[in-house]
Amino acid sequence: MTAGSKRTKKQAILDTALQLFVSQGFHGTSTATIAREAGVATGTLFHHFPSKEQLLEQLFLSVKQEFADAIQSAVNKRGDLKKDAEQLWFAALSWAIDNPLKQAFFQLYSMSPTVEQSVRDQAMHSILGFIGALIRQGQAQGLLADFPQDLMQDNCHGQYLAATRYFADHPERWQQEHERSASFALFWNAMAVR
Amino acid sequence: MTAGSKRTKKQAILDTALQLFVSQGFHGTSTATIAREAGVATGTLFHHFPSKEQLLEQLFLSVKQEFADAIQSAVNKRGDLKKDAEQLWFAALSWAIDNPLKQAFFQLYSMSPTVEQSVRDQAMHSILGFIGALIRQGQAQGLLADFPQDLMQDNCHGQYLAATRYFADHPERWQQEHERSASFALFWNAMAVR
DNA sequence: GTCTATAGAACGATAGAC
DNA sequence: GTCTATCGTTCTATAGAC
Repeated sequence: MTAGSKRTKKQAILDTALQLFVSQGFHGTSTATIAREAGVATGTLFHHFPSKEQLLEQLFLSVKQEFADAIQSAVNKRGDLKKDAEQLWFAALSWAIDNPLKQAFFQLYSMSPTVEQSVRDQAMHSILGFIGALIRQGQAQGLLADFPQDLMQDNCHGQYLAATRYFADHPERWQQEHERSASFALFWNAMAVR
Repeated sequence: MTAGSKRTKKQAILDTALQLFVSQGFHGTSTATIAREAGVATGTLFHHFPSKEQLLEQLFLSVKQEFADAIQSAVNKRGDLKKDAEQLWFAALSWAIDNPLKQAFFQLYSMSPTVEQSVRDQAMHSILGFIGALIRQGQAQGLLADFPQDLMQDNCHGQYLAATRYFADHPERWQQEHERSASFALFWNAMAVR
């Protein structure tokens, strides 16, 4: 076993819960099933996670954090906003392509009342505050249209979810340069000044 | 009681199921609770719907059909594509504003595995075929960018979901002309030729 | 930390009276 | 069509041995 690849029982529970919550939904998945599929006893599951709700919560926050780390480390701001936006767009899309289960988890739980509003807000702000700053910068430079801040941010999120669903449904198209560049063009043109 | 306002028990079950499936999720809502809140017995629920799954299915298709009827009747194609798109955009947004519960239901179940893929496809094609035709028309006229058809369609859907979420979260902004026109500008500019 | 065994409640669906 | 009553199952969570 290589260094860092040790899968603890706790991690096995999180991995299995991710898969089952995506395919069957939260209430549609029993803790007994998660434990069985993960190869642990129900008592072990409740040793690591005090309740089923807290298992979902920890899973949600860890996946969001993983996403935020992945895209922020991929971008080195150099002043050219369009280039930065392009790097960010492709880093975010690449992460989604490489982590289809986690992307599906976002689609299902990012706006579901099953996850507490406060938990979703916490995850959103720690990630999208960073996006909001980029948009304000673009407006100050006269590159981006002067639309309401929140509307532009929500629109970014919506276009991202649509693009990831598109490339997840048609993986071969992700290999084509004109498909990738078209997805960025839709994203950028929506906000760019004419 | 005015004409047409007669709420049958079957309709009461559908209305209550819509509300509870949105607030608690499908598996998080028991048939016993739906029946109690609707003011009927559990036996009555299973008289009208052979199973809980089929209740969800009938609800899903009826809400989608209602949406399709609402936006198609609001648009009278006159050859000016941008005007047609604008009418369609605001008809779709208005419907979402006026039916927040049904809009939330879409957000949660339009891409959830809880609803059978075949049922979701059936709903999608009977509605979005119509949108696809409009996009092809715009490309033929040189008004819309020549990006892949499916990508543009998915992008439309994503921007629509983002906009409805935005105005649902901030209802007062829907009253402001500059907010409404900004939402359409983001939508149109994404696809328009430069 | 991990297991087995089980408590106690809630579940989907059915039967049969009216 | 609608009701009450209930069957057999499955659920989350805990207790206690190792």
